[in-house]
Amino acid sequence: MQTVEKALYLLDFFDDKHPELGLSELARLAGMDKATTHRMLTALARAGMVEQQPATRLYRLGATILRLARIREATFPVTALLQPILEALAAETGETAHASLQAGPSLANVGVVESARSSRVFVEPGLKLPLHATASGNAFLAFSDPAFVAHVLAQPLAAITPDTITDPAALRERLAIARRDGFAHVDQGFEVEVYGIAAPLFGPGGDPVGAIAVATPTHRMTGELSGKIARAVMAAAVTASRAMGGEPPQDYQMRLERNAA
Amino acid sequence: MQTVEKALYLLDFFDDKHPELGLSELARLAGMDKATTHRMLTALARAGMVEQQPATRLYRLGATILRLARIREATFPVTALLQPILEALAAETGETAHASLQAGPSLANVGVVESARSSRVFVEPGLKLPLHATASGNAFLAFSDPAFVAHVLAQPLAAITPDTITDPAALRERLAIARRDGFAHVDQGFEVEVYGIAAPLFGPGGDPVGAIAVATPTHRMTGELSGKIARAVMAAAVTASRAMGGEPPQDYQMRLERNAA
DNA sequence: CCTTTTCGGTTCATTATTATCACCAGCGGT
DNA sequence: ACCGCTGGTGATAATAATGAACCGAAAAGG
Repeated sequence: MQTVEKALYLLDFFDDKHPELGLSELARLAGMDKATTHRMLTALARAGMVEQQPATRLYRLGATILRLARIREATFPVTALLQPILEALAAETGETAHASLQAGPSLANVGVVESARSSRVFVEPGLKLPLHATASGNAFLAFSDPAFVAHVLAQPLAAITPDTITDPAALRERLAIARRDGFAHVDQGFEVEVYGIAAPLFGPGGDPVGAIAVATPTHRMTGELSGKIARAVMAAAVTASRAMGGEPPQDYQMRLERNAA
Repeated sequence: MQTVEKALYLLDFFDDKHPELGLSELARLAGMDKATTHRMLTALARAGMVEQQPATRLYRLGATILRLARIREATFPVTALLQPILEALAAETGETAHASLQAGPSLANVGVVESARSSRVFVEPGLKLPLHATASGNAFLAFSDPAFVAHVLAQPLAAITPDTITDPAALRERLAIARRDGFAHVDQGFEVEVYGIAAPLFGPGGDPVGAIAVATPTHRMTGELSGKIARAVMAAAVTASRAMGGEPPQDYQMRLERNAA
């Protein structure tokens, strides 16, 4: 079903900064033929996944997405559950907190609470977080099935910033440390001047389903602050996992206590 | 791109009452082969549009939908704009108010505020409203492009309840009346014991983009109440259209005043 | 003012993809 | 041990998607 995946791939180019895209532009971005792109867009439009502005002929995300999101949220209200936890985490740490859930081969941001400080990290709503370059992704990978990790590491790791770790062996070391500590930290691996600290969210089977993270301007980060945030993030992750009906593995709670000491 | 449409069609079977579906069940509902369904589901899962519960192997709507909805809402915040208008409308009429937007060949519910009464109409979040059977759909059609209306009426009109109007000619008459009055009313055309009154939402070009409606238990409906609700719904529709950056056609405002008299 | 480029969109022969059937393994009930 | 269900898979037949060229319209450039 490569056709379906290609069509859905088009949706990935709509973001906060590019809410509306033209046919040629979208074809160029996706590296597909214009005719193919047009056919896929009409198919998406028939399903309401995108809609075309009659005046400008530009495409944007459609109302079906809102409809499906309402159903998902009505039946599995994760974002509503995460919001107060993120608010508490942002208040406690004084920094921007955000949560993300696994969506195929990456994490999808599903909640942000910005810090009250004037100098703070902004996180675009609906941002896609690569597993290898972000603290959230690393926290997720650190507790993921080894086969899945191997699959992720087998693919080329894009250098998003100069500091992104692109060497699989080096990343494995970081993941081992994250697994030992119960949290991951990544300095400017995804955005320059942003330091992320994240812990995994666990599902009912003890498998990671997402991550919860705090993003701090790199210049403000110190060893002391790092420890404080790590403890807060891990506690929030445990709270959030349980709120969503999940359960952290038995040994995860121990890690938290060890870290607190 | 029939493959894409078929794959997206699978998403339509997830609703409030069926948040998780199995492979065989989904194949049966969609009338597709199990192997085909499975491949489509894996394609959808790779894009994060659905996700599979590891324990039960059931599928449900995925986190990508939440991600895309956040982007759409961050860039075109319709549901946030509609919510207070629906609240005011529900308060004013004492009945359940809801709004929907066009999503392909039907309307997608994107907001509900329930009445405070103990006897009230429930509207499932994310409900798909057929154009021919609902007040919202009729209001939308009444102000739609004639070619689009012809296209909708050319297809078979499903009898959802015994009272659903399935005759194209009869529906055209209803639409003409709705166009004259500025609002549509449908008694038990979609759900038994539910009486709907709706007015269209207009986009920047004066074209309808959705509808706003009030749903009342049929037994409570009287001529007097009907008139009161119709006026409130039309006023709310004009307010909402403008809030979304749209503009009702010049003559629509006149209809509202005529109706008030 | 004329030319060139770009836009959205369409066409049709070529080519690659997808649908289908039969089948497998596992589970719960009888 | 069996039946009927489940999720899932593989090879062949049938169908669908692809892409270069093309169109008219609208900007951009001289």
